[in-house]
Amino acid sequence: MSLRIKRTSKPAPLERSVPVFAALGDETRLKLIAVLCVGGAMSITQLTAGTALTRQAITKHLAVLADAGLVRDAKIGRERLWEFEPNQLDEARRSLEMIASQWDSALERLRLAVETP
Amino acid sequence: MSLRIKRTSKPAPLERSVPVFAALGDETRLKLIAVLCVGGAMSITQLTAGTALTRQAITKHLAVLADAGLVRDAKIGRERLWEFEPNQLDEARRSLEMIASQWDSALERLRLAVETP
DNA sequence: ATTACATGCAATAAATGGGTTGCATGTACG
DNA sequence: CGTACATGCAACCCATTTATTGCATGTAAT
Repeated sequence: MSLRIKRTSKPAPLERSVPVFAALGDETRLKLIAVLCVGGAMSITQLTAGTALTRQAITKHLAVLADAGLVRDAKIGRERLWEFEPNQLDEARRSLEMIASQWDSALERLRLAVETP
Repeated sequence: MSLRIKRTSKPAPLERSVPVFAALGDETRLKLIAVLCVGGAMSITQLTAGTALTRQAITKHLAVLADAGLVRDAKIGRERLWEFEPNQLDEARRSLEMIASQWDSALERLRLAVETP
């Protein structure tokens, strides 16, 4: 039996990354992601401490990030810990690389068309 | 004289990518970027043709993309041609890679801390 | 049990975003 | 010149987002 690479995996449509980009397109949320990335799991009050916003504002931002699949939460005792979830961010990264590579090949086609009359 | 890699280049603060992500966080705009990427420079009416929206709606979306530095425009005769501008998108890509790598190293530190008592 | 802390829920209020319509302007072409 | 086409500008509408305040609930700790 030969080694099988999964051939059925689709290129993941660009649209799927829209909510991820929208979630990252806010300074507060991007900072939250960065903080969670280096600091591991943190509670809401901990995350609020670093900002000029209210706890509830941060809670809503975390909800947006969670809807985009960028963070996960788990209740521990009386507090709720949030942690970064890398899957969706990786997919967004692939989306950007997809666009960039299409651009590069378009440039290449143009260059060839110009150089060879 | 030794070969000098530019040491003074700053890591490009994460914030700078916020407007870029915000611009990409909309289905219409992400499609516009994709279209401009493969199709080269296009006029507003051309870009509008592929959508269910008004010309003015597309104009506004293009303005958002331009503010984020993702597209450039040039007036040619009576029409205005828009083309993709890869610089900001590349920077956004680097931002995501920065975050991902920080996450990876954080995981690595955690793994080491657990395995070595 | 009581006090302190962490969070959830709901009702706002203000601002932003996405979209439309109507009209004006500028350029090309017969 | 006059008509057709590409675009610009401004006012407006509606839905969503962002952030706040006030109060309720649940869990810890003394």
